[in-house]
Amino acid sequence: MKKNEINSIEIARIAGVSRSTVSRVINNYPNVPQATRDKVMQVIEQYKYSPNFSARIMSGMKTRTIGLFLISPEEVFHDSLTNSLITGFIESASNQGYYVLTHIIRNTRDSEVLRKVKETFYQQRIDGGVFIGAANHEPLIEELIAEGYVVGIIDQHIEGRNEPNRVICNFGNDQGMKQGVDYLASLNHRRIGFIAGDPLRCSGPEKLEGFKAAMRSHGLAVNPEWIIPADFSEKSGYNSVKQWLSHVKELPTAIFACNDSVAFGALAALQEAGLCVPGDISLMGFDDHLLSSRIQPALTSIHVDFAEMVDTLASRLIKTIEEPDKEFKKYVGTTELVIRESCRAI
Amino acid sequence: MKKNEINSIEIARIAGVSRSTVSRVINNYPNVPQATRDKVMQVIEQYKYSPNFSARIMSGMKTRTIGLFLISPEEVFHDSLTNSLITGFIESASNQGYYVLTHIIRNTRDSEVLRKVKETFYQQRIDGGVFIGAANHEPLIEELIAEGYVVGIIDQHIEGRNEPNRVICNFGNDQGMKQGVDYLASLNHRRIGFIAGDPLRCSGPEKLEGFKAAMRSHGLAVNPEWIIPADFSEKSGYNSVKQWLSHVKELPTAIFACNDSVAFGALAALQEAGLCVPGDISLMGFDDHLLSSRIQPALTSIHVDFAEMVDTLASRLIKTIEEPDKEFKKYVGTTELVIRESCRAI
DNA sequence: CTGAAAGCGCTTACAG
DNA sequence: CTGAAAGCGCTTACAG
Repeated sequence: MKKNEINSIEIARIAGVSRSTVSRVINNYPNVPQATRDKVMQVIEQYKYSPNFSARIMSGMKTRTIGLFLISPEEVFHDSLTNSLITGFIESASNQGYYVLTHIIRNTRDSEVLRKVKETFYQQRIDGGVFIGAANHEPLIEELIAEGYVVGIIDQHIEGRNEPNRVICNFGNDQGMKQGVDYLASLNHRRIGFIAGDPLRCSGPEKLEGFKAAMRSHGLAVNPEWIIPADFSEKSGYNSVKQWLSHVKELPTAIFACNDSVAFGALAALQEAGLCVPGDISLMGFDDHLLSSRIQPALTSIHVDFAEMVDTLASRLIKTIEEPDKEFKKYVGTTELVIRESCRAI
Repeated sequence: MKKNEINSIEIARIAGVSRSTVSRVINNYPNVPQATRDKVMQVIEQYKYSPNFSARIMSGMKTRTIGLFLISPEEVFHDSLTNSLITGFIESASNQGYYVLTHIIRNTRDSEVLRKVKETFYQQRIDGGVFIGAANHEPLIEELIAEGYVVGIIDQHIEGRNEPNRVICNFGNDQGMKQGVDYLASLNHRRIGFIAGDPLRCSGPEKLEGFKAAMRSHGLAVNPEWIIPADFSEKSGYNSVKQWLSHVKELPTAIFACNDSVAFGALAALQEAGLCVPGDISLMGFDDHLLSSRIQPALTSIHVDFAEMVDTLASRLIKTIEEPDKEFKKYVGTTELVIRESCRAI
């Protein structure tokens, strides 16, 4: 039933040349006279011939395909931020003529899965890969980079690892935390809590340190009781704050959440406990999630540009694949305070 | 730098067997004694050997990869519904051990792009493909199906086309429109307008016909002046309603939008014109978009289960790829009325 | 400028 | 149960 029976031998025969010449035409080699080129092209057009993909790869050509690996233990269908990260990346790559091979990794401890991911690189199914949601020191990623593959990573920083095939995209967490704390301080808050993100991810500790530094710069004390451990999910925001409320002795006047999803969860927990935001306690997020302007109260947050980030990531990755150089590339996205309704002056 | 130098010849040599036997072990053929199998497996494990992907395809094996083609003339990064469709599909496929090769098609009239999509099938980069956002009669899709490829399509219905390699997933548009009109009628609305979707897409005319049929069943007249043409985007909802308001003589008491995105746009246009929803006019959507419960007023809508749909689509497509049969498969998702605040009794 | 031939790394009849 | 060999369809030195 399916038939793409025509191959380069047939094309060569019909055009009255050799396969070598057909190949030269296909690949736009310069050493083919225009007349020959035209003759061959015409046959190619006529028979709608296109060279077999696998055969080309077997002879060492590039795949023009990028692997996109999303690490997420949980279902991701309803997480609009992750979704737009994925789609945004595919969109950028598509615009540059690349296909994206996406796979979701549930568990980075499952050696079978790890094996399959590495095979994707080994078998030349992809020219390079991108990881989203990985721990900062994920061994899988470090191995791939050590082996010379081009790897893009969102949210990673490892001191002194500056290989040219390591393409990093982060946001300015220090800057963002400072903008948030500056704003809260300007509203006269001095007792500020922080919901911390996943300590294994780069931005978890980075945001926590940024928070502490920003507090110090205002001469404000960081109360360890008000550092609430969580990860980056809405659910963890809810659970952590709920549990924290059950034992905390004295409340801060404001809480800074490591991201907006966590803030949504925190908001639900606070409201459930009968606390009004921002009446009783101010709440600030980070990311400027799609929903943040829609919820009640609209969430004050730190805006970051995910669309630009994934676009930059795709472009740099492709550039590194096509023209490898010796230069290490690292993108740090800017952050911007967006004032809405969830924080009030006291 | 990159090295996966070991191949089946080496493995065979080290294990003291032939490549044929190595291949038999890899592919789990029954005619290999356990002792031989163990011996070979041990060498494979030891050298972390994995057979070259392209070479396997060249010898006729499956790719375990599905193509996902999203047709969208516009940027899709901020469209959370499309995003979750894509991610949901990838998620389902991943769970079944398949990779998804995604590409975004900006323009189905660009023959260069069309060519590349078809090549993806011809070159056996994928075992089957899925199209989202296609016109009901998209020739590209019909050609691929005619050539025997397994193709999944969201939102298509062509009378009499029941090939077993055509995997269709729709929602019950008739049923949904009826539920919506029934509800509006129960609120005593008799003058109901409709914002129609893209006429080239299957669900565009289907919803319009469903609307008319439902109106008839209540003995209500359909005023042609209140049928507002649009496509399925928020922007078109806004523009169409804005323009419509500028010339419509008399307003209906309720408007049914072909989907929630369009309803969001319509809502903005109505509010801009000083009309209050639902005070002055009731508004009803379709899809139960992630945002519908969050906006002001929360949008009454027809709920459909996209997550289940893409999951079903992935499963059926994979089943059709792996065990082709003679049976035509068509999924029709159920619809359910979700009452919120945007419609009032009159 | 161009062709014959090697090489890429598998799988699978075929023969034993 | 197992191996030698053909075949998949390209690209690219190599030689002319």
